[in-house]
Order: sequence, then structure tokens, then C-alpha cells
Amino acid sequence: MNDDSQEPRSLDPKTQVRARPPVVVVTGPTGSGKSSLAIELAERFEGEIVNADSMQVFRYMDIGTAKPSADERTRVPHHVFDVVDPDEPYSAGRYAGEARTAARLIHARDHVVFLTGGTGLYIRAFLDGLIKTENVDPELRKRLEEEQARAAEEGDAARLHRRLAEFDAQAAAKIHPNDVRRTVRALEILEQSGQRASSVREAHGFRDRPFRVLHLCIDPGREALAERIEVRTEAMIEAGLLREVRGLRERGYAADLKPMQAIGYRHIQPVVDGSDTLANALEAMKVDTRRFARRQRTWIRPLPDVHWHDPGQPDAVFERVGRFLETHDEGTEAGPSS
RNA sequence: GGCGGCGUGGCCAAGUGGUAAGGCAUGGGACUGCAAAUCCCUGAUCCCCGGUUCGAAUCCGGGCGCCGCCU
Repeated sequence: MNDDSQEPRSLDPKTQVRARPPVVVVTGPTGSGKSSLAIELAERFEGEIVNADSMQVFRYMDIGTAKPSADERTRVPHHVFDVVDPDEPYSAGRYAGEARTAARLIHARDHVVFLTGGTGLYIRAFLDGLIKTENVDPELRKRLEEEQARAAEEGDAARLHRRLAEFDAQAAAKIHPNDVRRTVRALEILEQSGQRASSVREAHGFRDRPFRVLHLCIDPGREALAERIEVRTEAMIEAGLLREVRGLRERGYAADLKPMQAIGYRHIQPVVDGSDTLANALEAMKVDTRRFARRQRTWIRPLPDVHWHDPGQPDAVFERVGRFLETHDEGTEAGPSS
């Protein structure tokens, strides 16, 4: 808990109480239309956009990530877009720091933060904080991953998970033995800090919450979204996705980089290389985009206090945001906010 | 019209006598520094009818449908 940190606090004129600065989260599945809605909101309510999309932080990846256009970005200030090259490692932790810094500056200007994007973990990291740990040690991670690969070859894919269970049974119980990512991460925390991931997490409990939050989810519904994805995917091709992918490759960004494995980029590279047809790639891209949208919903669904809105009814959103901004912080809230 | 092949869950597809592999899609779920990632769960009585058999998706007969070749 660091609630009396350097976060700016405005003074409520009526109650004279220190209020947490307001953040409006505009999330939803890909292709829901949240970005353009967020821009409209920011224009109406003296706001600025802070990105909450894990792929839009990368430079040179514009079309495939559906990044706001240059034109849109002149309408409203946008933050935490294009902050790294595709070959730089990026993470939720780094994101949270950058996004909160951007928010602090926006609040200092007395503007409203519109946190916009569909990366659930990033939104949570921004709103509720992450456990404080040492930076990821690439060497350690590599060592663990190699060990895992070796174990798997020897037909004992659950070896690392078993070791985790020895030292941190609680964490192991929550992680499926096949989930190598999380098993490795928990072991990293253990080795780096000597503490169990499960206890560190429990102590944290996502209670680092410096903002007063209105959480919106923009969602046109399953069917409508599928259609939008269909159209949007075709539009990306027309907008020059192939050219963009070629450009990335020419800049030397290889296929194995994380962002180059993102939806669209992983599909179009084989087309550019001549090892797949465009028709094939498009089909796969649409399917994967739909599946991604489903996972995004699964993330958002269980969150408390999320208001779902249809992008076709923007007035309802404007109204809600207006009401939110008129009210003031009534003190501490209970329960997780993201 | 003749000959041959095929007909298994939404799609692809194993299985040729003992009560239906797998992959993909779909849907649900997890998620505390790789998250557009990673991972978990998720369905059929085998085209129809009749027969053989203790027992048939698997064998036989008939029908329907599709594909190929031939005339």
C-alpha cells in the first residue's frame, strides 16, 4: 500500500477532502470501437488518452495493431504509444510505471485520464499495481526455460512444477503443471527474493490503488463483433499491412520477436515470404482475432463494477462519464477495482 | 447407363467385428513484470432401412447422396 505517495491529489472544493484523481477506463474486445469512442470522450471532457494495449507500445507497428491515426492523435494527446522498438523487451511492470507517470502529468494539468486498450493485465497493473519484485533476470529465466526444455525431452515435463510445489505449494496448486510460463515466473520470484510468490502476492492483493475509477467495457456483442473483425481485417490489408510487415523485416526485426508474433504480424510474414497465400493468412488471422476477443471478454467479465456499453449508443457512455466526473471521491472503496 | 471410390461430432480425419483416436473450429475458464502471450476444460453412437452375429461404424443386401472414370 503506498496510498500517500507522490500521486497528485486535487482538493475537493465542497468537502475539502483529498480526492483521488479520476481515471476512466475504456476497454473491451478488439475491434469494439473503444479507441475512437475514447477520443470522443477525451475531447468532450478535457481528457487525454493513456494507452493500455500491449502491442501499441511498439513503434512501426501501426496498421496491424490498429493504432490511432496521426490525425486522431492531434485531436487529443495520446500517451504510452510508440515507446519501444519491437526488439526491446517490454513488460507489464515497465508499462505500469510509464502509464502511471503519464497519468500523474495529466492529472497535474487537471485533465482526465482515459485509459484505453484491451490488455487486461496492463489495466490491472495500472489501476491496482503489481507486486514489487526485482527486475526479471534474463539469465535466470533462460536457465529455467532450458531446464524445462530438457526435462520435457526426458519425458518429465512437470519437473519444474514439482520443484515449485516443494517450496511453494500454494503457488503450485494454482498453476497448472503445463503452464510453463507461470511455473517459471513463480520460481524466479522464489530464487530472486527468497520469498514465496504466493505470499508476496497475497500480501499485495492488488491494493495499490491511487485512482478513482470508472470502468467501461465497450462491446457490440458477439455477432456484431465478428462482423467488425471481418471487415477490419480486410481493411488492414488494404491499408498496407503487407507493406508494414515488409518494412519491419527490412528494419531487421526477426520473426521470433514477441511483437512479430502478434496477431496479423505472425500471419502476414509467411505471405511476405511467399510460404503462405494471402487468403489463407487472412482466414487464420480472423479466427485468431475472434479467439483473442473471446479471451478478452473472459478477462473482463468477472471484474466488479464494470459498465458494459454498446458502441452504437455513445450517448449513454457520455452521460455516464459526465456523472462520474461530477461526483467526488467518497473515500476508500472496497474490493478490487480491476 | 456401366465401372470404381466414398458417406464417422461444425470442418478435416483414424478406426475393417467387441460398445467411437487425434487435429481444427466453437463455447466456458484461469491469469500479479513474456499477456495479441501462456495454460485448462468442452461434444458424436458412425447417411437410411433390413439382415448375419452373443455383439457391427466395421460383414451382407437394398436405398439415398457425393466424387472419379467410361459409354
